[in-house]
Amino acid sequence: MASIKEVAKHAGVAISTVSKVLNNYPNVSEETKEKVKAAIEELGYVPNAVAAALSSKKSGRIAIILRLYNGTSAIDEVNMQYLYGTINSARDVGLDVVTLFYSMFEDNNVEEITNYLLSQSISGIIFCGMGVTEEPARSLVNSQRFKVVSIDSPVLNESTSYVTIDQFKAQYEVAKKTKEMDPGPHKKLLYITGTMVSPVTLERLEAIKQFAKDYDMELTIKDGDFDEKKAREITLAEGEVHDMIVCASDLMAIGAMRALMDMDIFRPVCGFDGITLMGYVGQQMNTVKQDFRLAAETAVGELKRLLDGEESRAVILDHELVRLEYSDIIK
Amino acid sequence: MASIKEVAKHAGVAISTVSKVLNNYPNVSEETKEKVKAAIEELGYVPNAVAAALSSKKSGRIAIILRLYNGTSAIDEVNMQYLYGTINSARDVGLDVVTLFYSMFEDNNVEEITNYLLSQSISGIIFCGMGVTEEPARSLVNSQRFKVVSIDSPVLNESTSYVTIDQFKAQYEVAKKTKEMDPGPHKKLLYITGTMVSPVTLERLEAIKQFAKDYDMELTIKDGDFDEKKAREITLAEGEVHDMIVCASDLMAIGAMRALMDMDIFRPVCGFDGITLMGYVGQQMNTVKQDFRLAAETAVGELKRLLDGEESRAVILDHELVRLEYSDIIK
DNA sequence: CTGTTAGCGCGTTCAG
DNA sequence: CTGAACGCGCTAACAG
Repeated sequence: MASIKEVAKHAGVAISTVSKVLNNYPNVSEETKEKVKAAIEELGYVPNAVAAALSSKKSGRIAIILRLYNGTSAIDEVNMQYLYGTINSARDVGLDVVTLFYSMFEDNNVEEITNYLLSQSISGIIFCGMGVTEEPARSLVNSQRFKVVSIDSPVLNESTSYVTIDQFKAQYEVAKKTKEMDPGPHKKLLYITGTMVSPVTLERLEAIKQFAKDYDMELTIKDGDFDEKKAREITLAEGEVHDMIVCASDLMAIGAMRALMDMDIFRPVCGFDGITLMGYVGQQMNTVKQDFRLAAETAVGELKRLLDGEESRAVILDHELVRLEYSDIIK
Repeated sequence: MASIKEVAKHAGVAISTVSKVLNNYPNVSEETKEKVKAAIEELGYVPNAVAAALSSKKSGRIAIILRLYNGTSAIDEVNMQYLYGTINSARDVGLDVVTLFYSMFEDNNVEEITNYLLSQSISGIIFCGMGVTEEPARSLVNSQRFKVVSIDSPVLNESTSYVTIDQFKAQYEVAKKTKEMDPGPHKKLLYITGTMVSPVTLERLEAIKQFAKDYDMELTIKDGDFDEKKAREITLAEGEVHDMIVCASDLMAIGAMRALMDMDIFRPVCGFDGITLMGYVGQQMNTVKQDFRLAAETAVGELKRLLDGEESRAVILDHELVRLEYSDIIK
């Protein structure tokens, strides 16, 4: 591993000169720049990012914190998109990303987590698709020792931004679309909610209330907790007496749909996220996946902004999500 | 951010003394050790991993390289397990992991990739669930500039180990189990393979040949390419005239099963990986997931060994995989 | 435009 | 058992 010193010697210039051409600084003549580049080439020199970080005191390291749910491969899919979007766009803006799982922190207090992050020279954090309302995370965000961007969880303070889609609008529209696709009278609407502590759940719930009101439907609300089995059970119990079912997540929509199949009755059902159903959706799917990826990319951009000292803010993605009509997909 | 220097001053000792208690070196009196620890506590000091790496010249950074397949959420699930297992056990042995995607490299040649890795002070790589037979990866491994552990792809050289399950045995046994569960005569066996360039595919294929021979069945082999749709099409065309179907992956088994449902006929079908089916498998699932996680954990341990200068080797996991009988799950 | 110098925070001799 | 001193590879003033 050749070092900058050897390059300097080889090119017959000073170390700092090499550093300058490396970092594209001005005030270097074309001539010496060429000499240096030649030397770099010859020695196969590659700058040491670790040393650079130490010296410049700008680590440029950020963490992405994922939450793993057992039992729902759908979440894995979404997480993977978050991860991919984050890592890719982080590289574009010159940030290194450290992947972490929230479960690694659950036994620790804020101080321990903070120390770990600091020891890793991490200066920014992206929280993916989880409420930052629970404890270690909440305090961590509130401490403001790190710049944070949270995806889908509206937290805002001087060093915390969030990016989310317009939950209200999205939930309203997917319900509307579902209703329009089925010409039935639809008087009794069953809504299966997500986890009630989640901010997105509340927004979606408000949307469905508005929807029921606008369309003059009688609304029944059941807590599905983003859980497929719960949704299935709820549908088993309630499906018969309702004529349309809206779920706050695709996973639950799958559960509801399965229940309807068991009961051998048909009701229009819709989910929310637009996850794939075992790869059957083909072209549409990519469009949907892009949404999660887009959210992550946006988050990285936002974090970069924060790290550069700009002000925190809320970023509402008004992206046209592609929704899947499950009745078309599950036979 | 307190530095080691401040701690030293605070404790009234020299920097090196602090360093020694930090790294658990001998030759420090209990008394001063206590003083130092107190100072560390008081200042909330946390060692800077970046600086330590630079100084000791041992980065302890490894990369995990994932491959993202579009259209198969099942792969995401497996990847997530790899990632989780890797990150968690890496932390246990004091290694930092950098998450990378293979697609980031596809446009680069080996040299560029090598440079990137070197600049990141990465000394070890874990390749997850992909053949290392394709080009940038292959040369990278052959160059032996990094210690690598490949999961499920049998590559072995002085600085490369691999960990895999016993593909032959596993494929044989899952087929056997499937046959035993259905008492039919089973004379004509349809086998849908994975991607033919993948080493695991070939081993599984050998197993099924042996199986067909042992049980005196007529074997038809079709290239499914690990693709759900292809498996569906193959089954649509071939399912009728066969009385048992074995697929080299769960994803394809799902495709096959769907085709059978369309055709409204029954055939025993089995997959391989044991992925979950949208969360319906409950308890079994975790057991299965553990396999991928276990593979990753094993890989980290193996990489640690390599980095410590020990010899490379092949690790065959003879783990009892829990297989899912799809006929029981998909209604 | 170029070279000298002083650190970044830490590990590691090697005298005391 | 302790501490001063040097260096890891690089950046960032500051001189020249």
